[in-house]
Amino acid sequence: MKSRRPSFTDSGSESSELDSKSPEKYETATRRRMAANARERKRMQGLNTAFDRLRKVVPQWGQDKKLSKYETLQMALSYIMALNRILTDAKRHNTSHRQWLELQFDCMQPENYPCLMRYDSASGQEYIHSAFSYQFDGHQVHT
DNA sequence: TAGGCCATCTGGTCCT
DNA sequence: AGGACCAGATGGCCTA
Repeated sequence: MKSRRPSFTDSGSESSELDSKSPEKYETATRRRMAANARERKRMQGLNTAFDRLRKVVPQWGQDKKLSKYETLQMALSYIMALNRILTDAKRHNTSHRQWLELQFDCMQPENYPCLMRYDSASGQEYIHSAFSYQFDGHQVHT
């Protein structure tokens, strides 16, 4: 448990309001709220597990720091589009194996991942996220 | 120290 | 009625 807001089960306005009702009702409401909190925690944990699984299959470009949830979604979107492009291009041109591989590398260039283009508020210009400071020759594409 | 990211709590809404 | 889902609020942790 990382942090915890003061809940109405501890003390607070809601608590005092419920105190004016019967103790049974207060107890029932408290129990229901705590159960709902537990369910919500579990739901969010499931969501985070899904994000972790998504991070594992999405390119990391040698980045040591894990992608945020927002970045993960953006990267997944771009990755899917890039893969889709590979498939459609390969079909269209009926390429050889070597050509197909070259096409893949071409599609995997960072500039094909606009999700990681950041806006620099200081300079007012776009710049490439540090995630792309990788050596492509070294094939440091972590998936 | 400010800003980003995150976990948690909470109340509202919708669905079964 | 109770569970699932969602969004807003809040506070902790971390980094530049």
